[in-house]
Amino acid sequence: MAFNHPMKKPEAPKEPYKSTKKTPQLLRGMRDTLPKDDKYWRAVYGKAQELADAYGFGRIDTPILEEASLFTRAVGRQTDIVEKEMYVFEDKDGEKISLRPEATASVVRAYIQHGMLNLPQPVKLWYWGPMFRHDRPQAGRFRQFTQAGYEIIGDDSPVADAQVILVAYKFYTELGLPVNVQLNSIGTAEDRTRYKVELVNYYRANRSKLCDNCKVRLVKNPMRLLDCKEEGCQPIKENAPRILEFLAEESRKHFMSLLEYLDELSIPYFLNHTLVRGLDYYTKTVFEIWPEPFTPKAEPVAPVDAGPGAVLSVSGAVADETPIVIKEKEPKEAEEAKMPAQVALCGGGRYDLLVEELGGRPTPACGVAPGIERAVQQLRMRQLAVPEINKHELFVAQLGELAKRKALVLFEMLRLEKIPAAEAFSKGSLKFQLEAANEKKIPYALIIGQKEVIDKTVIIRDMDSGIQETVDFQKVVSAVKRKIGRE
RNA sequence: GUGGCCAUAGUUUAGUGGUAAAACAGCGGGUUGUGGUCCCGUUGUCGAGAGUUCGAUUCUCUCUGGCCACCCCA
Repeated sequence: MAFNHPMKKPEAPKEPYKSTKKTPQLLRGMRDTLPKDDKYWRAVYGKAQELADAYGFGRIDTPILEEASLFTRAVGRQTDIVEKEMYVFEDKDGEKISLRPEATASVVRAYIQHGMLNLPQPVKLWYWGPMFRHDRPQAGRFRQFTQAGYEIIGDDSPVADAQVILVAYKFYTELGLPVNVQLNSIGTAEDRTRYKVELVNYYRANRSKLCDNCKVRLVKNPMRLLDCKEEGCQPIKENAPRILEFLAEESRKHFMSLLEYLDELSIPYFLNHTLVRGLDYYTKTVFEIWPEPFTPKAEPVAPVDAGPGAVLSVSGAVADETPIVIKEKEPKEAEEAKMPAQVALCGGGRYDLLVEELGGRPTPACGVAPGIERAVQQLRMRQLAVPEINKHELFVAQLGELAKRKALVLFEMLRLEKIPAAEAFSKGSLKFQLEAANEKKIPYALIIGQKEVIDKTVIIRDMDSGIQETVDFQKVVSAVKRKIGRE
């Protein structure tokens, strides 16, 4: 009778495991990256590194801790990042130190300290590492997050801007992510001063129609008026003076030239006059890269060529015909795409004043910083394929103590031949081991039992057909190589 | 930093003012030599603390954490 297997006598019931110790909690906004996610991280890191090598960026690693003043000077004292998000504390010497909220400041600090101005210019550097901001966590926004970055220091030409954008753009598209480039120029400090006067005048005239938030911005940070999302403010925003029209000749030429390079490289971009980046050190070029809206039901997204008319040509006056693209303005099917509101995958631009600000000789520079968690999130959300780690071709199974020893040796032989094999040496039953091999979809299992040890052989089992053959122990590696097409 | 929603086993979720359930995963087994089915067993102080109550996982408050919007940013 099928259901009357003789059972083992049940053991005495164990006391349920119970601990009196508390498990320490994960700090807010911090995350563990588990093995199941590792493939995404490796794919992204691999791409970041590959591009760095290809475009000639040298790797730089700077400390996570820096003098707090580095960031207050570089990023700007009255920015949100410094004002309310920076981790600052005193160390045992009473020195004010900070967990870095970004890395450009550190890279520039290192450029100055190591006299890199004596190297052939420009100096191109890239980095990858954790950053810290004490922000309120949300999906795609953490207190510890990872940024990669590419910086070109010592080149004032728009080619540098173009290359930085190119690298960032390729970073996403070559990972399979459809993205678009949002581009603007905020000119020089003088350009901005002239612009701000005009902007404030314009908004003052419309003051009564503004939301409360904008009224504050009008006084505190006029540039921010441009990224207000309040509906009532939109028409005012639309007609606001645009900074591109206030650029002095030099900034303007720089920007036009950048657009030409991007056209030449066939990088689609959108001019976005509301793009004002939050770090003080930016001059001239600023940009962000956004993901294309994503609908889960949609077919796999084909690489986006940006719709007709989206790509601007440089011929003709830029300022007039800028079809500004505002984020998806059709919330009717609100539930479909659960994409968080904060969308920028990376941000960057030119920072011609920063080296000087940190005590170096005046040196132009530009760079970009992709947020890695957001890239990984996009890959997962869009279910894009990334290379599997541990794609085992063999499973080494053993039965019995003697066989286990031989299996250990066999595993080493395979490893030296760079044949990726899986094992379950801590288990004894064949059943379990074949189950595991099956679970992992491994095509072949190598089985060693008592009998095989004595005969000096190994069984090769084809997991698909169940067909087995017995091979001489010494010949098993070459036999296996033939089977998996390694010969 | 402001506001809103939420918190049950590893995961996804039921459920109740009288101390809890399902599925999947995990582990063990169906007499230690064979998997992709099947069967059995097993795993939980209902996020933490306080209050109300005879009694709270269920009600209230605080905290912690997650998500969302704002702020801002990667």
